[in-house]
Amino acid sequence: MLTERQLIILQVIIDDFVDTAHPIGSRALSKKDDLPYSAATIRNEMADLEDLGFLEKTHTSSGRIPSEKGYRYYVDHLIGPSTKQNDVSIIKDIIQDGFFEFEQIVQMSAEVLSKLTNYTSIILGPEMFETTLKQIQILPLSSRTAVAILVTNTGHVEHRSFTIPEKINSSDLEKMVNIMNDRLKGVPIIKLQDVLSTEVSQLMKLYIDDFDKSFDYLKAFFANDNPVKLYIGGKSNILLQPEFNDVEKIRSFFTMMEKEDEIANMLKNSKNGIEVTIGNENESDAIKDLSLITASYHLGGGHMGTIALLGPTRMEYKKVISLIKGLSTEMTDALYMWYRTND
Amino acid sequence: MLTERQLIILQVIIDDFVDTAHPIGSRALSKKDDLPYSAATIRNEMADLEDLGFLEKTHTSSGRIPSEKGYRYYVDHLIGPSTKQNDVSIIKDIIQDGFFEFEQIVQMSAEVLSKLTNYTSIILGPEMFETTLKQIQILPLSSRTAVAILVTNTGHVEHRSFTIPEKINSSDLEKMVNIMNDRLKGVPIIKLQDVLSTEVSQLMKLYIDDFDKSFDYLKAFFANDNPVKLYIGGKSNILLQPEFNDVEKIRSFFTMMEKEDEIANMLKNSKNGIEVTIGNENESDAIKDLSLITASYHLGGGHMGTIALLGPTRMEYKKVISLIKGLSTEMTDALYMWYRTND
DNA sequence: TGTTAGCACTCTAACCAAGTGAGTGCTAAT
DNA sequence: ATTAGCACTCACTTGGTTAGAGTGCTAACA
Repeated sequence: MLTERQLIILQVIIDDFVDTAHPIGSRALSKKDDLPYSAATIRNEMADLEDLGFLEKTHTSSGRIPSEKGYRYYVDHLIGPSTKQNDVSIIKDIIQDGFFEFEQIVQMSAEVLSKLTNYTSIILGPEMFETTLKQIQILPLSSRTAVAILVTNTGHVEHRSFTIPEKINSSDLEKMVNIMNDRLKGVPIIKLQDVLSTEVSQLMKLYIDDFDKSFDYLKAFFANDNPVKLYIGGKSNILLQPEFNDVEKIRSFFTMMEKEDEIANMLKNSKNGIEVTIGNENESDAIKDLSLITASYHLGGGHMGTIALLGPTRMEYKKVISLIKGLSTEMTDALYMWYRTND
Repeated sequence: MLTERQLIILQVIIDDFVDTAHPIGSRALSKKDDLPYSAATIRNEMADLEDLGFLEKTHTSSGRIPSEKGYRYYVDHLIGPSTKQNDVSIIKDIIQDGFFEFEQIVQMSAEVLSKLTNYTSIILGPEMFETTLKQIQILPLSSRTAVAILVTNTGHVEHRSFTIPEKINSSDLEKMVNIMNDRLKGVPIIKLQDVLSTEVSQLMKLYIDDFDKSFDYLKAFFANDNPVKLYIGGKSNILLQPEFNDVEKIRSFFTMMEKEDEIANMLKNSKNGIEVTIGNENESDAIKDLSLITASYHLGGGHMGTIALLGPTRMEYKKVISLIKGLSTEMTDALYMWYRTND
């Protein structure tokens, strides 16, 4: 178990390192007001803390820096309840404005979050397996083109314009839409393709001449829908972090950020509540030297999506955690409001 | 005027430097098959080319690299007609697929273009002052929410969902839409706000009780429409270029790329046909050490949008120019097709 | 007169040696 | 239990040396 003094020293070291990104030595520490001990005393304590695995040296005669275990301890034990709520209210204002669509809110939140923290923010949009189709509408634009509008129970709207195949006339089209509205309402988005190929296609064959030829087209229409939306804010913020002074690191970071599906998978597993994974605690190799903070937002208990921040292990955990905590509850509230007016 | 031999030497130097990014000396040049001259002869020629401003040295005893004037001459005089058309056909296939919306085509083109070249591609979407409103439709989602669909003459579709203010009932809403469809059809997108505040609001006052209170809402609805869409592909491609080995350069590049309106302005001025601006020829300070290649695509003669590539001055001009040339005509064709089926 | 070989000169990049300073671990005194 | 003192370590800086690639110029050559 750590003594009281060791706790204080660990905390001061972490706070200082988070601030400066430089290793800190015993002499410099002894000059801080918080620590009325001599350099030698602190030196001994630091040696103990290192033995316990909370501190590291960059080389034999360097100052100390926190280890990942040190950060872990800090996050688990040394972070008090968050104090100031000012920052979160910025986001609150945006959400409560009420004018924006949910998509825009998410987008803006990601941006604000990254701007407030100088890290990279990632928000996973409402997940599709909770989302069901509410209605399909077709709006003709010209004799040969039309736009289809899909609406989900979460208030998400999507449109897709297309040219009408020659073999289909407008009454056929109407029939098709009616069948789809009849049979696809309430079906989870991810199951749309399935239901379409089985039930719906059976039914359509009965009513529409020459249906087989149109089916491929219809299927393709529902196909290119990426299952989950990812909003990333402040990608280039990491360039402000001194740990990214190396072109190679920057490159690997950016190539990682381009693999959106991998990132989505990374975040999908996150449980309810706040979760902090530090460095090697991360499963994905690509972020083994970064820290990831995730929180989820909900709709009436069900898991909907995830908010995350990605930054160096040397992260302002205290500030960041309280921010994310605030934002996730804000988004849960906003979603609830949406759902109420939208149903 | 340059002699035949000087032309060849200049060309070989540029080709080599574009390839390797290293200064090249007389001895290395003399070994190339293209140049059956001794190192000393080439040395003399290079000295002359330097006096004329086509070459530079990085330091007194270094090999030569092309100057901006050298690139300019190369682009103006030494690039023959493009040979292989293979690359462009990739894009052609995507466009001719016919299934995608114009927006998606533009997006994908930007991506393909950047992937083929390893530079950063920028495409300016169809410009709004050529674009007019074709129709407005309102689709109710629930008692208190609805989605509006705007369609333009270029086949661009946009939707925006909103909550219906309490003071407006559904028959009022219908009236409003009718009036808008009547009066706003054919109005250029950028003038929508104007016409709305003058004519339309006058008219609506006559028919709708309590209109004033709703007007702000309506206005806001048309407001947050950014005037022009920018598609950027391969932002992180410059990390592959050896000239970006410096974190500071990378940083300034990325902060530049975030100022989308500035970039849009940069591209707006581009005239018809291909235009190449090299280094300091660029007006914008932010890209004074980069080269920009632009081409525009059209709709029946009118200027619609711009395709551009941004890369180091040491650029594969030959390849890139033929690619962009191909793409711009492809997009012009695609637009024409769109317009025909869409009208 | 154009081309080439030869040579002195210049500058970068890599390497090495010495010196400095911040920091540590250990021991002995308080 | 705390602290002062001291020897030691290691990164970083500075200055000097060398090797290599390249140039400019001059003189010889076809």
